[in-house]
Amino acid sequence: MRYQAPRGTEDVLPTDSYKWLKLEAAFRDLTARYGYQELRTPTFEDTDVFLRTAGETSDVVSKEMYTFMDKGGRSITLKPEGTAPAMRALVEHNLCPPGTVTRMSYIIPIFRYDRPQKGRLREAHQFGLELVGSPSPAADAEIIELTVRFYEAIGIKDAVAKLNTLGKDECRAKFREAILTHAAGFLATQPTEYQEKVQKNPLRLLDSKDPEAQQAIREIPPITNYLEDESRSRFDKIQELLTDAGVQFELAPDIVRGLDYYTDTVFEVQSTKLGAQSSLCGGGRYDNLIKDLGGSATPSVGVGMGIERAIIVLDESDGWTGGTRPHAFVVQATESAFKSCQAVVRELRSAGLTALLDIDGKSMKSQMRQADKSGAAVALILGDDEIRRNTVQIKRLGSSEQVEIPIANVLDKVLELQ
RNA sequence: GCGGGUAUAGCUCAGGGGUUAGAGCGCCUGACUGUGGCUCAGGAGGCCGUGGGUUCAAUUCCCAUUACCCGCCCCA
Repeated sequence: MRYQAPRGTEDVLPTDSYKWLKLEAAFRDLTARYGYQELRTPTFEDTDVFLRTAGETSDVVSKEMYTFMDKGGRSITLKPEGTAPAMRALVEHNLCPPGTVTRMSYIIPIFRYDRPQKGRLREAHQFGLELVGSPSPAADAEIIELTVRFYEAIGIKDAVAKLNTLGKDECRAKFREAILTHAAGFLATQPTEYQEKVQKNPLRLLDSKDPEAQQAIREIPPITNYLEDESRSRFDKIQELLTDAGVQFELAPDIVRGLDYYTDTVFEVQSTKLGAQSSLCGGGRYDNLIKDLGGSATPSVGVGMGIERAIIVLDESDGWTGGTRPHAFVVQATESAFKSCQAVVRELRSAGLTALLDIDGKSMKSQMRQADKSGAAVALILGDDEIRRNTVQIKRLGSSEQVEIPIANVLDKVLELQ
C-alpha cells in the first residue's frame, strides 16, 4: 500500500467497471438513434484553445487548468472541458460547412486542479453532445430532451432540467449593470476580493449560496425584463417544445454556468445526492465560440454530463440492475477429468457463453463453492464415471436439481437452464 | 485557494501511554467415500497512513505531511 492513485483521481475496479460499460452503452445507443456520431479528440490541447473560449476570468481558466510546457516549448493543457476541443476539431477539419448541421458525441476525461470532494475529482469523465450549425430553438430543445432521456434510460428518476437564459451580449450588459446597481448595498458589505469578482462577472452573484446574497438577489429584476425579442421568443419556444415532448423542466434564474462562452440558453440537471455538487450535467448554447476559434460564425448547442456523478446518484438509489453472470461453471470431480472439463468449457465459450473452471486443482467442495460464488446459472460436473459414460452432471445452482445428460447435449441443456 | 473532520484487517468499524490490538462481514480449510447455499469448528490476514517530537515506554499524546470526507469558492 505504498503508492496510491494521485489526489483527486480514482481507479475503476474490475468489480465496478460494469457500471461504466453500462452507461457508455446506454449513451452510445441513445445518441446514435438521434444521429450523433462519436468524435475522439486528444487528451491535451494547446492552452490557447481554452484561454480563447472559456473566459480568462472564469475559475476554470484562472486557477484550475493542468497547464505545462512540453519539451518543444509549447504551452499544453489537459482538457478541462469538452466543448472547446470539439469545436477546435470541427473547425480544423471543416466538419460543419455553412448551411449544414452536425451532431457529435464524445466520451472524454476532463482535468481540473481543484480541491477534491464528493463528486468532484481532478480527473473526471464526461459524456458530451454538440449540435452544431442550427440557430433553431428546436436544437436547444433537442439537446435538453436527449439529456433528460439519457438520465431516464440509465434509471435516474426525476431528472428535471433546470432552464435559464442569459440573453445575448447587449441585453446581458444591461442586465449586469442592473445587478450591480441593485446589489450595490449588499456588495459594499462584502470583502473586496468578492466585490472584484462580481464586478468582473456580475452573473456570479446569482448562484451564491449566501443567504444575504440571496436577499440582495431578490431585489434584482429578472433577466427576462432585458431580453431582446429574439432571445425571448427562443426561450418561450424551447419551453413549448419541451412541454410537447413531455420533458420535465423548471425555470431556474440562478443557473448562470461558469464558462463564459454561453449565449442565450443554459441548463443543468441536478440531484440532491451529490453533496455540495448538485449538478449532474451542464450545457447551453454557444453561438460565438466557433468564431472565437477561427471558424465562421456557427450557432451551436451542447451539453457535458458527468459520468462519476451519474454513478454516485445510481449508487445511492440502488439504481443498478444485476451485473453479468456466467452461464456455467465446470467442476472436475476427479483430477483426470481436467482435460475433458477444459474441452467442455471451450465448447461453451466458442458458442458465445461465459464458462468458468478452477485451474488450481482444488477440492470438489471448493470448486462447488467457487461455482456458487461466481453466480453461474449451472454447475457442470465431470469425473471419470461421466467420461466413461459420455455424460455430464448438470446442476442448477440456486436449487438442487441435478441430472445426468449425454455430453453431446451440454450446450443445449446449459442454454435451457439459464 | 480558504475553514473543519477523519486515517486501526480485503470491507464496515471498536479500542487504548506499558507483554500476544479486537468484532462483524468477507476469504481459506475441515465436518467418513465425487456436490455449493444454512450451521458448526479451525485458520490466514495489521510497520494502528507516512515522517518527526514528548516520554523509561507511543498504535494511543503533540507537530508536520499525504490521502479521503464535509462546508465555502466553483463545477461534471
